[in-house]
Amino acid sequence: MTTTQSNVRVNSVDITKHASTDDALCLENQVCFSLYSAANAMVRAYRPLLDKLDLTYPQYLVMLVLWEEQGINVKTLGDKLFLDSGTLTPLLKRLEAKGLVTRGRSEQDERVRVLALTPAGFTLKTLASEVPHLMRCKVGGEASELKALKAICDQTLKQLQASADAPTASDI
Amino acid sequence: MTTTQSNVRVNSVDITKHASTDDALCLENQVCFSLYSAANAMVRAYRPLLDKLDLTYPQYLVMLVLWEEQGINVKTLGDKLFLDSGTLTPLLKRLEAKGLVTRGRSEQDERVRVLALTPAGFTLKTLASEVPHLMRCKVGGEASELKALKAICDQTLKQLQASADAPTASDI
DNA sequence: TTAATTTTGGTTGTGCGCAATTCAATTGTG
DNA sequence: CACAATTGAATTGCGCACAACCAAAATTAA
Repeated sequence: MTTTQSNVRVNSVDITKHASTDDALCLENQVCFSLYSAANAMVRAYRPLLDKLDLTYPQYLVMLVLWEEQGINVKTLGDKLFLDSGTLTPLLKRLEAKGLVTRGRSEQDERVRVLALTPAGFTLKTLASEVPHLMRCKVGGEASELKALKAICDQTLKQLQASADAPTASDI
Repeated sequence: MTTTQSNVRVNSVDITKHASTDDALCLENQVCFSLYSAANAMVRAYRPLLDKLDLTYPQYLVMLVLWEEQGINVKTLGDKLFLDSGTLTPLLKRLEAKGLVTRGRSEQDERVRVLALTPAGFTLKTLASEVPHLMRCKVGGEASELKALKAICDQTLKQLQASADAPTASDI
């Protein structure tokens, strides 16, 4: 079932179960708005926790990656976080200015920035260790619900990336 | 079940099913990161559709509200969209500059801005009417899944707003 | 009625997010 | 080797998000 061409089936569903224009343009019916608002609220909720680490949420994400694996470059980091160099370069400079990260150069390829933690950056992991639990309390809900949320978000991201590469008829 | 003090139960779950610090700080395990990435991808996917209307996604959200109901003020709009005046004021000025929206003043209360559509703003609704369907195709997935996604996002937003008002022990 | 408080919106400053562009380093090809 | 194409990162410019702060108007209290 789920292996058939999804878009075609979706189209047919939208045609058979056709909602009026007013219904479709109604804010209350918009999944994307719920996703957008929940994501904003999530970043907002992280703020007081991350203020104690002097990190923003995107900076925290970069630190999560570097606590797992050092010596990676900006491209790899961007692939993991789904962010590009226009976002990461200034962010990494800020982390460097705070003394948490070093931005070296690869010897094999002079273009490549090699990212690593300073001792202070590594130490910050201890302070960060309580953040997930505190955030978990704020979010609430059943573990199974959150697992389902993660699964649908991951699936949606994947699908959106796929439809970004193979665009609409107007491009042909 | 769902009416009991949620945080307490969540705490106990976190204690009994305790994950290691490394597991908790692992990017792969972070629901919030999935939510954040999916929301970013969603805004990105809207962009080519909304470019045809010369709107950004937040601007589109404001237009959705105004297509439903005119004559509202900035506060009410912000309550509906979960955005504050720092975000909305410049955004509304841009919509005004595009000739889509008027920012009048209430006669009863000189502070309140009364937002309304220009004829061009109202007409844009016709052009926007195909956006939901096109976006629905990009997102893919079963209708039931998206309904579930919306429900969990709405619930999460509500919970995060609640825990923002009644903060942690460190504030006492 | 004055004084204190609340409400509404605006301003400023910081940090993303991303499209578009640029640039230098590397790789591929004849 | 020359030279075109590719790649990794940086830069520029715009539009959010939001905290912090401010001013004016309205409401309430004294």
